[in-house]
Amino acid sequence: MPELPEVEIFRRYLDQTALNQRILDLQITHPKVVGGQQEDLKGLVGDQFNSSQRWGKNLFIKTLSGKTMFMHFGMTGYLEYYNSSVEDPKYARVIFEMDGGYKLAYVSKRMFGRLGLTPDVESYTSSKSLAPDAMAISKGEFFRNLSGKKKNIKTALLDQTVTAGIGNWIADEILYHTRIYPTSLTCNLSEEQFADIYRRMKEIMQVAIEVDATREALPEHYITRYGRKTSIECPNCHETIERTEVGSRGTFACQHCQVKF
DNA sequence: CTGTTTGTTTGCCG
DNA sequence: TCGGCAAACAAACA
Repeated sequence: MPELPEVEIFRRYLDQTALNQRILDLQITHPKVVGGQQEDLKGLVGDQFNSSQRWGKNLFIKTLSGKTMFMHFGMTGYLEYYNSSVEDPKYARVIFEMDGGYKLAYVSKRMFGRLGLTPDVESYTSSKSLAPDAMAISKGEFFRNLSGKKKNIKTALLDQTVTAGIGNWIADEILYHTRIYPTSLTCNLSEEQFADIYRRMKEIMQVAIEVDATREALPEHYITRYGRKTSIECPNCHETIERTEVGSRGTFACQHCQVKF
């Protein structure tokens, strides 16, 4: 479930497992997930991962020889590091065989994600017009990117050119805590509301990372904790929250606690 | 068989 | 240029 917190957990996982080991071999079991040239990726054999960095939902891995690999996880991607004697994960699409008897697999069931080489982080993020990461963006830039937008606030928060890293669950969570109904037009919101959104965004990301991005471990007053059922109970007023659709995305928002502006 | 899914891109229409 | 919308990508699940 790769929104910003999940990808941050993947990054830390990589740092604790697959760094600083020679890449002995690289297996591409499904070429579609490779962005750019297959051959370029194959060139990582003999190289090693030295450091990682995250920007929104994207993970960048730098190698000893100076290459940069990007990973995006789509809706169902994750990393798995395991002993080579164990069977490969079912949906492993790219498998790095590491010196030391372990493998690192890029696993992606639905294959919406991509990985590949990029000249550098900057050229990748600018080609996608990615705004600064949600954990790092300044208040000023966040306000500027939102201000004057005529689209609804949920769609604006999901827009990676406003800030990078917010996904469907976190957008719902931010708006739930700020008591703003998701269909509110962005241009109808006040500076105070922008400030509230900014503060909650960082807080929710931080909390999600602290619980290892495990949904069930979120605080009880977080609606994301209750998954994507057709209806859930509002932790605040206990009324039923029905699933609706906003900007073609499944949305949970409380009609009583959240106000449309 | 139908409808749903944590994401992104593309193309169409107004 | 902006915004809304649907489709496409692919596969599992209820």
